[in-house]
Amino acid sequence: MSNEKLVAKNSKAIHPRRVSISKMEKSCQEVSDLLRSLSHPQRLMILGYLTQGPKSVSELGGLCDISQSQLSQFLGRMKAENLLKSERQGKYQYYAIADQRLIQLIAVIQNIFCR
Amino acid sequence: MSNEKLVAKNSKAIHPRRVSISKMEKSCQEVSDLLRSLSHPQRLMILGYLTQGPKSVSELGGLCDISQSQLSQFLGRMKAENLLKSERQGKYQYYAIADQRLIQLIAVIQNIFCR
DNA sequence: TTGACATATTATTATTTTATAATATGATAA
DNA sequence: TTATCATATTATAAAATAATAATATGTCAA
Repeated sequence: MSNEKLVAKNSKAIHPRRVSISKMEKSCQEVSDLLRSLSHPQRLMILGYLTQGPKSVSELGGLCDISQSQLSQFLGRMKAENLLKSERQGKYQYYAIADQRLIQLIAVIQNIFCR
Repeated sequence: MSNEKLVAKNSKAIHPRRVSISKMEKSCQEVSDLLRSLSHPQRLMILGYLTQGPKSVSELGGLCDISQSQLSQFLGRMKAENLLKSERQGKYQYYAIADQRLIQLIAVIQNIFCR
């Protein structure tokens, strides 16, 4: 059960050091809330698309197989959770990832699980 | 907040290498299921503790503030999802992380979000 | 064996999430 | 202005999850 091999094998860029459990205890509620936002296949895809840059709701609608209503609800929810920010430009509402850490996290998830 | 500003701010800052969206489309259900298991503060903590090595149910019970029943249910659930494996030793049932990728992921989460 | 401890299971209720439909608002172009 | 497109909101029903209590099972030591 040692993870030395893992640490050696995976770039230090990805996980430079180990964090104490007490730090985790303090933030586990916040972190688990964030992870819950990623725990739906379409929301995960939306965030994946948004790591490539801001997109309007209709662009996202073209990319994701999801109803207009649910897409808007998901975007609104993730904005309320401060994962996303949005800006209207004319008819279109552009959404973008608001928290850089989320971009990091999604990139790591892709690298670990989407091979 | 203009579109261009968002783009400049978000893209290509961090990620070491990028995975194609089509890979993500294929695995998003599996990945989001996994992330759902991490989307509860006590389950996240349980996994955090288990990254440090196998632990018996009662050891985990001493570490987490959670009822016996719920702890057992959470462990059973994560075992059914193949995140955990278990082995009985006498009176004690030892649980351990079954998927090395999960250890990686939790380490990354700690490094990004538990500072 | 019995009793005590460790863990699992079942049942149940409350809460949250998901999905869908219907309707509303806001912007633009004709 | 009105029609149309883009997006948001509301309502609601179904499904999943969380939390708790009660009970069952399995192991060991006396």
